[in-house]
This record gives sequence, structure tokens and C-alpha cells, in this order.
Amino acid sequence: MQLARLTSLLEKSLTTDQAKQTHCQIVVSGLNDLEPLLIRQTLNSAARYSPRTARYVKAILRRMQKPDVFATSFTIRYLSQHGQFREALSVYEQMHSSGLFPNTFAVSSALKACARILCKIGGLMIHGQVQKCGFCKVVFVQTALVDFYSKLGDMVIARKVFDEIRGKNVVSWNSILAGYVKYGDLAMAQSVFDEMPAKDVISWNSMVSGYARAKNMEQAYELFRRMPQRNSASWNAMITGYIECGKIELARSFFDAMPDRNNVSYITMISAYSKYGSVESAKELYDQMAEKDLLLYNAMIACFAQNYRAKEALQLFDEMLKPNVNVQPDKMTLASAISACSQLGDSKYGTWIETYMREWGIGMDDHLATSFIDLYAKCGNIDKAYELFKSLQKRDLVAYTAMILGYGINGRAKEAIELFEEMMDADIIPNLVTFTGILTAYNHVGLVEEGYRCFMSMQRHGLLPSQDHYAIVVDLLGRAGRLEEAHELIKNMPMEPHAGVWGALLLACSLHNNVELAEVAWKNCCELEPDSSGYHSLLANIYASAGRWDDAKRLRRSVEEKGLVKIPGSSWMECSESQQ
DNA sequence: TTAGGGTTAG
Repeated sequence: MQLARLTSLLEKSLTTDQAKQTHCQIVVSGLNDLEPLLIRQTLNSAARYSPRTARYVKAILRRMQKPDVFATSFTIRYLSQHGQFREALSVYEQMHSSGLFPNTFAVSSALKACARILCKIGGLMIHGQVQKCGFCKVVFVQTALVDFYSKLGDMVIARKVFDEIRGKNVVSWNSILAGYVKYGDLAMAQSVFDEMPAKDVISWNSMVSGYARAKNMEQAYELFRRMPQRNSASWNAMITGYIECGKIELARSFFDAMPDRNNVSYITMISAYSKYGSVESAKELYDQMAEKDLLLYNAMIACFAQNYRAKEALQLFDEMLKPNVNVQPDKMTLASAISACSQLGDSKYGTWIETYMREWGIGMDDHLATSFIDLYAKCGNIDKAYELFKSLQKRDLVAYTAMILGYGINGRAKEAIELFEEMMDADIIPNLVTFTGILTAYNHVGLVEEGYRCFMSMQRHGLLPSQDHYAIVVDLLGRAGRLEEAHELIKNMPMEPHAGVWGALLLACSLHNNVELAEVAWKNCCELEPDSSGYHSLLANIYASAGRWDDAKRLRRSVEEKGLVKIPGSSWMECSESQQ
């Protein structure tokens, strides 16, 4: 009686709570053989991934009297299909250790998980097991292996496995095709594509995105035109290609022309606008989306953060956390939010993010740690920044740069220089930001010759110094009294200097009471930033120190007449100090 | 029940 009732219950969809109730009845009635069926129904009923469901099912699996292949493989499939690859592999491992022999379903799902997280050892071990147990003739397993080796970039083995498949289907062909495309071997990809007995929209999309990524848009468009059917991925591949080529307007015209834009289309366009500094265009597209998901939030928050609109980045971050929105941020969201905090010098918000990470069990990876290094350093907590830097698994260019810049702006020149040398020894090529950091460090301690040499070495690294780099060196030379040299440097700049460059010279003139050159610098500053009053006060002070009281008075009067009000200077250092 | 393409980061 009870068996019939429970069996009929297990034919319907089950929520996790219903599953729990049913499971109690199963255990009480001693009908434990129904547990696998319960797991299958529970997982099948979950429309989306639910960590709670996954936890519950894994708990039943662990406590089952008889471990069951059916239930375990179903769980592995569920986890792998919902992006929980590490979880999937841990259940696969448990399956082994409990003495169960995996079936083809478990094996192909586990291989997919290894492919997605690039777990080479795991995949190789499974391949070994597959060869022993004869699954190597099952097309699902073979195709999963082709995909695994393709994703790893080992096209020789991928091809070998592929050639052994009898009865290749379109998924098998697409897996090897995607491998060659990813590897950048378009000639092989084209030959596989030509050879395929049947092509579907994924085969065409792979080829289009291959040519688009190689910036061969003529060929990409030719294929796109010939495609028997297109889906949003086909359009997105073309959009990505045009963006890669810097043809953002052409990308936008494809975006506008596509029949069904999805989140990926929006995210691709938003991040392109972000890269080119068109924040308004990005925001316009973002506002068009009614349903905003995590990736869309990430794209827009990153756009604000990368374009120095930190306040708006944090506003959006706040919005996604509101109970009526409730989108759970991930590491990428947090990295952008931390970067925004850093720009604002807002260490309090940064601390709040740290607490949030602890509460939600979000671990610190190198990427996030680097964002925090940048934040701490800019808020003056350089020792804490270095503690984090030491804890990094791998020190890459961005980590070194954040730390060098941190030392630079905190006046710790010796450490900055040592770290710069360590970085060069590790064969990491510095970028423009690294040089900003190291030049700032030299400037802080007034190491003129060393700083100048470093600046001159930028070209050897294939880097064209920016206006900001010139401003630092002008400041460096100027503070040391080498005003003429500084002036010459400005005159020989390959681009138009911005007001900051002339401002650095003006400041140096005020330190060394050079009225004549100060007037030249001031004139340029005024042309470039007519609304700024700071330069006038600086020149007025220079006049005053030189005893030219009339000129000083005249200048101050003209400032008042023009209605220019001196805005008090503020910086992140002041902000962080006032917080302490 | 199992395998394939397109997006986001300091």
C-alpha cells in the first residue's frame, strides 16, 4: 500500500521541501530502494540550480544504505549542467571511493566538468578509466573526450580520439571544429567544416566566430551571409568581431539589425562602449533591459568603474543588493566595486565588502586581492597592502603594478624600486601604469637622474609616455630647479601637453621664484583650462614673492571679476586621513 | 539523464 502511494508521489514534480517530507516517509517505511527515484525527481523538478537542493541531495547520497549508480550519476549530471563543475567532480570522486563503478552518464558529465575548469589531471584520469572499462566506444564519452582535449588545446590527442569515433554525429564534428577554432588553426577548422557530412547552426557559428576573432571580417561576413539559419550567437559573433577590429559603429548596426537580442548582445556592446569611453551609450543600452541579470550588472558596474565614474559604479552595486532586486554579486562584481572604492579613497566601503565576502563565503582570489592591494595602498594602508601582496599565489603584472604604484604614492621609493627590479628579474614587462608608479616613487624622494633615466627607458620597452608621465618628470626636474630642462621637455613632447604638465612647471617656478617662465606656464594653463582659478592664485603668489604687488593685485582682481572661485583641493589621502 | 558555439574582471 505504502509502496504504491510513495511511487505515485514520486511521479510528480517535487520541491526540496516536498522531497524532504517524502524522504521521511520512505525512511520510516523502510522503502529505501525508492531513494534514487526521489533524487531523480527532485533534481528534475528544479528548474534552476539551487544550492539548497544540491546540498540536500548530496546529503541523501552520503547516507544511503546502498550507494547507487543511477542516483549518483544523475547528481553529477545535474551539477555539471548547472555550472557546478567542482561539485560535480567531488561527487564523481566520492562515487569512486565508495566502490561504485561509474556509467557513461557519470563519465561524460565529469569530463565536461574537467573541460570547463581545465582540470587536466582529472580528465586524464577519467580517460584512463574509460580505456579500461570499454566506454571508449561510446559516442557520448568519445565526444566529451574530444571536447576535453580541444579545450585544453591538445589538438593531436583530440584528433586521435575523434578519428576513432565510429558513427560521428554533428556534436562530435562540432567539438573538434571548436577545438581548431580555439587553437587558432583556421585552415584545419575550414577543412573540417568542408568535410562535415551535416552542419547545424553551431558549426556555422564556430566558423564565423573563428574568422571574426582573427579579424577577418570579410570571410566572417561571407559565411554569415550564407548561413541557412542564424541565431543570436551568430549575430553576437559578428558584433564581437567588429568590436575587435575597432569598428564599433558597424558592430552597433549589426546589434540594431538583429532580430532577437539577448543579454550577451547587450553585454558585448556595453563592454565595447566601456572600452571606448562611451559611458552614456553603454548606459542607454543598459536602461533598455527590463530583466537585469548578474552579468549585465557586472558589465555596467565595470563600465562605470573603468571610466572613473566610481560613484555611479557603487550606486549600481547598492541597487543590485536591494531586497527587491536581490542579484547576488560574484567576484567580478566585487572587483569592480573595490576598484570604485579605491578611486574614491573609500576604505570604509572596502571594509564593508570584506565583511560581505566573509558572510557569504566568497573566497579571496588573486584577482580580488589585487583590487584590495590597490584600495589599501591608495588609502594609505601600505603595510596591509603588502601583506596581501605577499599572500598572492602568483604575482603578475597588475599585482606588481598596483603595489609599485602604492609604494610610489606613499613615498616609499626604496621599496617601489626594489619591487620594480624584482618584477623585471621575473621577466614581467612593465606597462604605462607601472611607469607612473615608479616615476612617482623617484619623484617623491627627488632622485632626479634615476627618474629621468627610467623615463627615457620607457621607449626601450615599446611604451610611449603619456601626458601624465611627462607631468611627473616635469615636476621631478622642476622641483630640482632644472626649470629650463623641464620647459624644453614640454616643448619637445610628441603630443599636446595637458594643463597638468604646464601646472607642474608653474608649481616648480613658484618654488624657485622664476617669474618669467611662470608666466609662460600660466598662459598655457589658462588656455587649456580657462575655468580653473588655481593657476591664477599660484601666479599671483609668485608675483607677490618677487615683490610685484601690483601684478599680484591685478591678477586677483581679474579672478574676482570673472567669478572664478577657488575650489579647495581634495584628494583621497585627505579623505582617508579625515576618516582616521 | 550523458557530449558542442557566443559575454563579464584588477
